[in-house]
Amino acid sequence: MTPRPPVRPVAVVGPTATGKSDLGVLLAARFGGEVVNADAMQLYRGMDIGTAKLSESDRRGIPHHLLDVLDVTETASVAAYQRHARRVVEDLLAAGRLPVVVGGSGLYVRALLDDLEFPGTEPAIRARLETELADVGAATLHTRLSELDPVAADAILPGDGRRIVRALEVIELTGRPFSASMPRVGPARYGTVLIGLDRHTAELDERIDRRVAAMFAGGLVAEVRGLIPLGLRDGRTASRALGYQQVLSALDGNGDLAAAQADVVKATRRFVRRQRSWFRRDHRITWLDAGRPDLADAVTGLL
RNA sequence: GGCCAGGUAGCUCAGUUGGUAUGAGCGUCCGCCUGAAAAGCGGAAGGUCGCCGGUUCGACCCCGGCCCUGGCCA
Repeated sequence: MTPRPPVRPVAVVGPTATGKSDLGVLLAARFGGEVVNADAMQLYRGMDIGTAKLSESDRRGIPHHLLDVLDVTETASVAAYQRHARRVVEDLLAAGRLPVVVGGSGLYVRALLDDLEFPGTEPAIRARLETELADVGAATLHTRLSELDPVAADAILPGDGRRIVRALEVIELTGRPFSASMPRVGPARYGTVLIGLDRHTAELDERIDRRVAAMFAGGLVAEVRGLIPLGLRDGRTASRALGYQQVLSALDGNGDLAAAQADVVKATRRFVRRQRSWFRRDHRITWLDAGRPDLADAVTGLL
């Protein structure tokens, strides 16, 4: 007998390399669900090894959505992700399938599950402001922001050029202030159950070590080389992905791939810290140790 | 055994011509994050300056001895 599919979607979140993808497949298989990716870098076509994308066979026939939807030259966009992901989740719910959201991109998860509304964007304005940022520096733009929108200026640190530019863009575009703070954490859309997967740091560090070594041994460098002619270097988002960034700069520089590998490990550990600090404040998340033997049952009990 | 270089923050190293170490990068910890988010921005903690003695009002800095590390010579 198959368990009755829960009506509430599940989201499996948490730091990288904990085992989210495998758990996602397991849950989808058990409940007749489908996986919805919430990982910004797995959006990219051709970026497989470095993003630890599940292989076709590891997906065990479970449909995966929002994987391989962007070209390496395209800039990722939370707003686009939000539209696309919500549509997929809603379609699954309508079809009586369990959406299993899996990913470690905190902002993407919140965009999907919270009432975040992204004001539009205007490339011309953005470009102009970015040029200005390069010319006059973040501090000057921050001063301007504090005149136009004191609240936003207060929330955005004076050195954060990127965010200052975005705030100025939104103000110019909409004529309204930019809300620079995340909304309070409320009930999750669709009644989604949030599961956080984590492991003890020592254990996770070791897994990262092994995973990165496996990526290099498994052809990451060749993958990067193959993506260069497709425009990886010009990709604003893709060229910054962990692994790709470091290999790219090794290929451009001294060619020291062993050093690049060590850099990837370090950067990934840093990333884990940022992911934890992001997810830490989301009190809807029920945290589970990914190493526990009864993980699948523990999760099932929460659904 | 002799000669040389060096022993300063968890690591790699600046620095102080003697006046309570402006230390830096990395690491660690913490925070922020609304159209690049595997991105971006910020804050904090950490040092009896190898040990012992001497000179001095005062030593991380000068002197002596010792210990440790690296290199060269034997």
